[in-house]
Amino acid sequence: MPELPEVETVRKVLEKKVVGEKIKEVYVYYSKIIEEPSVEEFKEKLKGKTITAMDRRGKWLIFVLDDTYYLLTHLRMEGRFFFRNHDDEVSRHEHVAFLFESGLELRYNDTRKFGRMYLLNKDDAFKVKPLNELGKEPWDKTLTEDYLLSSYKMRRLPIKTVLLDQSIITGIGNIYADEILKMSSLYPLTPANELTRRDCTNIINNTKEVLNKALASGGTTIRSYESSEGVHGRFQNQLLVHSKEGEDCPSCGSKIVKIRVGGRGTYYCPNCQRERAKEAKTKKVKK
DNA sequence: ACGATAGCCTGATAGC
DNA sequence: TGCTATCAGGCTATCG
Repeated sequence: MPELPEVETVRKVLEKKVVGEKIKEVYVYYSKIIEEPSVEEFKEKLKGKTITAMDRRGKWLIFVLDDTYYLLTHLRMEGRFFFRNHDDEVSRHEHVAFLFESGLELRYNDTRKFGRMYLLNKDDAFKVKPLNELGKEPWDKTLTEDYLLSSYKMRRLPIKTVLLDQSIITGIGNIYADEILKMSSLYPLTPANELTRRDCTNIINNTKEVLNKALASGGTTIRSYESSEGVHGRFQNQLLVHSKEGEDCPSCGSKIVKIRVGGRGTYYCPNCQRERAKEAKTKKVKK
């Protein structure tokens, strides 16, 4: 369920409900979710801590605990948070539960068990993985054409694949990458190092535009009715190409095509997003 | 460093 | 209906 707009929507819901809550007990039913530290340490360190803020970095949710720890959670493909009563039966897809002093219980639900959590000391949370490996937030003022051009310079991979690289721009996933490429009139297989400055301007502007619009709609919900407690995204109604195979392109009416790029389903309009003619291989002598 | 591929998991759906 | 193959909003490990 999560790209940046969905994670941010979850963050807002959690912020309303858990800030100020003190952790009484932590339950871990599937230990691989806890990446660091050990499950025992994870439970012990969290006990008695109060959540003082909910932050986000890229697709990572950050529970700020007093002045001591950051609890990082990544929803990966299908991670979701729900509130339950402590007495409610634990479903086979609930892997971690946080019981608060108030009696409220927050449960981490993840069908495919791909999600991960880290509990890190607050002071070095941003200096170590995973947060130190993240690129720029889409609205970062230093996300510029020069930055993208230099990031793409050595990359011959398709731009679709490189948009998903979280160490360049963080927060873009498979849905919004397709939308950004459509808005930027870019053929998904175009090698990243062939993009022009103008293309980079378009990517920067369209990334912010589509993410802002998705955010305003509470994100995109496909395949699941509720992506997390109280989260019902509506942006799926405004998608231009993603998951629209065989439908008409809203710009030109051509049939939208689905291909596979870097193993990911990729949708585009063959008319609006043309493959570029190969540039003549003559080296420019000018310097 | 880059790029390709497999792997992690489970469930829904398409196609025979 | 029932089986099998494929696909799914993400990322990491491994190998060349």
